[in-house]
Amino acid sequence: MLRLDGFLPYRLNVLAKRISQALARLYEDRFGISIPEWRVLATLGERQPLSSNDIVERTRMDKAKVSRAVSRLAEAGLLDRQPHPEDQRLLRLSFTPEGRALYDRLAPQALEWERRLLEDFSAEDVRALDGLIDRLNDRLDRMR
Amino acid sequence: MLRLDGFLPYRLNVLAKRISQALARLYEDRFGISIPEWRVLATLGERQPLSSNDIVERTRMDKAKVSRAVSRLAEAGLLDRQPHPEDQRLLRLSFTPEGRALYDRLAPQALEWERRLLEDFSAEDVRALDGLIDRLNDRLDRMR
DNA sequence: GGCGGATCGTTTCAGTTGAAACGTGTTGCC
DNA sequence: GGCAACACGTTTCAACTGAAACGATCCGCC
Repeated sequence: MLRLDGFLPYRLNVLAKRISQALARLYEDRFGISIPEWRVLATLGERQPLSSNDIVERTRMDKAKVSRAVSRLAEAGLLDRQPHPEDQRLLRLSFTPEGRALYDRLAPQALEWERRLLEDFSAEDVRALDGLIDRLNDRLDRMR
Repeated sequence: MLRLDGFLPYRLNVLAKRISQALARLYEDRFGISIPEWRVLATLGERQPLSSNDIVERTRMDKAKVSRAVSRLAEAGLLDRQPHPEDQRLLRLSFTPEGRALYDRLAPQALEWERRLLEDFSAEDVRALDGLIDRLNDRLDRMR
């Protein structure tokens, strides 16, 4: 018989939502940044410049969502949104100095939050968790 | 430096969303049931009757969400929504025969889907995953 | 018994979501 | 070069979400 609180899809969903909400308080309260905006910033923090479509591919976000997040960030003066010189369909997204400064303050706090979340976990536990997540993603890729 | 695709909150969120969406196809395409509605049915499948508030507590769903899911299920003739005889504020929610029949067909398919998702995983892997999820939830309880 | 505060479920409202349509720009092919 | 197909990012639209307000009911206390 099915027990919802032993059902993996339900359990993962509840856990992921709890973690997202707890972490979102960090972005939103201290920095006025939503989760989609944070994802855009974090992606640009790894590599710059990128097009909106690059961000769609890297974050698994919908392109409408990325478009809106980029617009808000650009309006807030955190992102520079230039047309790409060789392909006018593409944007060249990069940090403004303010955006870079905000990212440089936010990213360490996000990592510190993750570290606190995992502070009871051994390195091996974390490896095991990462491996299980990867395997579940692989399984989903193959499930149809 | 922060890499989004190594960041646990992001990874868990993407995974949970992928799993939910894949599974939701089962409920929606074959049964016309949304995820919140499925959660209500699954909760009643464990125990009957329940009040809306019981379902809120067991599923971690918002009470507005439960209210709407219950309304749709009642309109669809799947749920019986009686006032509680001793406390008029409460509902006594239970399956109609149609609701019970639908649940009895849906629940095994959900469990079968979960089994397929996990078919490459040893019993030990599954235990490890469940334990890690529990520990993360415990940690969240204690994080403020 | 009656009044203030709590509880339950519904509704309202503003914000978010993603599928689809759209406008603009580019590429491949004749 | 010109045209059809495709790619990119934005906008539209209907559905969904959850916080807050709400009405109804119940409980504790005098």
